[in-house]
Amino acid sequence: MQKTSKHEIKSDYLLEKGMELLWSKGYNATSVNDIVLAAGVPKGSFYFYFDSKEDFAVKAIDKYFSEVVTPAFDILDDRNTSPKERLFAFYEYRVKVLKEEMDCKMGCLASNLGNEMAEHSEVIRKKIAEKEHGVYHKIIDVIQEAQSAGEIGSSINATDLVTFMEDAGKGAMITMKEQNSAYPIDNVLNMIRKVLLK
Amino acid sequence: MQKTSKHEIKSDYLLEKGMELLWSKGYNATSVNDIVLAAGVPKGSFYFYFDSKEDFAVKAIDKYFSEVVTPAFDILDDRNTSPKERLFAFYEYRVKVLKEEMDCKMGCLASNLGNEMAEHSEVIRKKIAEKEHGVYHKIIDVIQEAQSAGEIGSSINATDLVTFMEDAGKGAMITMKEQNSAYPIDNVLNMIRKVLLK
DNA sequence: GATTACTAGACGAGTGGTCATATTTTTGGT
DNA sequence: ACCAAAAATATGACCACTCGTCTAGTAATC
Repeated sequence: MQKTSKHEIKSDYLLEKGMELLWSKGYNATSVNDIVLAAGVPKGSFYFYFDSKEDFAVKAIDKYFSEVVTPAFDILDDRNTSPKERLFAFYEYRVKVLKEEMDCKMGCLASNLGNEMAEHSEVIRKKIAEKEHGVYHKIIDVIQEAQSAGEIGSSINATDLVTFMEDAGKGAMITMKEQNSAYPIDNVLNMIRKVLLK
Repeated sequence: MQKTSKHEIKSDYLLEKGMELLWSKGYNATSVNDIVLAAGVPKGSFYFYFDSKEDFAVKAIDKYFSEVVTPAFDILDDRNTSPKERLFAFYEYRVKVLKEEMDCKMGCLASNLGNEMAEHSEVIRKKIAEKEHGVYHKIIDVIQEAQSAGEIGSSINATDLVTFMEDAGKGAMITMKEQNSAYPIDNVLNMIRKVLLK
């Protein structure tokens, strides 16, 4: 109804289409033209809705986390199952999603852009770091819960464990692209199950 | 003396300078102009020595592995120390090198380009996959040796173990960029020592 | 009629790549 | 030892194109 609403609907549509492009092609390989073309919006409009391409990317990252990543938090929050079971279900879900994305070729928008842009755009770097920080702590909490309950060993500090598992996941997504295979991510899931969370 | 030699010297110099740029800035953010400028060579010469920018990148990857990665193989080949000790020394060396590269911000050329280009250039993807395959097998051999000697557990298949460790390293390099911190790579080394290779 | 929402199209800079021409180096016949 | 023919290499202007951005204007709303 109000103009702001219409404004948000349109800018959100731009973000939706642009997010997919940034996700699969990366920042430099995605042009503003590609984005407006995909959204069927005149080129001139882009800078009415966004300050710059960089600004667009930051908002796309926000959208990515709130629509793709944080929904999986529900699994971690499910008080009906034990912490360890929640962790397993959480990682299984993420692997499933990952494998569904275009032949395992898209990976994670945040780690893709982080790898490509962290050095070149401080504002993008900070946004990713901030959002990831939230994800890490969400997982750390459940791990600590599982450790307190004696479900998994306490010899390894929960922070180190999460950092390591997330890093392995990020790396696996690169290897998946390089080798055109889903084996790396399955392997990571397997290792998390059999070696890390026990 | 022969023409080929002079030819190689100059193309090698181009590769040396260009490799640094590709390494730190990535493929799309590095222009042919940047490369010839860094090498102090006229633009036209670039296309005398290389077929295309893509061809240049493939050769830069070759150079990267032969000059940066494979030298570390000497550590794995050292028959004076036990396989397990060699593995530790190998990973410690790689972490040391990684931390020396420009404030932990450069990471690994191969995984950087792999992440950025695997989807867009089949020839680059294949070159990286091929070279990494060699690295993996070099490490796998030593792990199997250590397993046979009973130095590390045999419950995990050596291939899975190496893939997992390498993925964790790749991911740590992304996180290092994102968080501007060396903690992730130290953490990976620590995990390899305490959890994986034992 | 004034204010706001939106957009077409152009801008300058930069892209990967080409090419005609110029210079150097090598070659082989004398 | 010399020199001309030939092959290798050097050079930067130039091409067609794309980039992110912005201004000047139209369309919609109050």
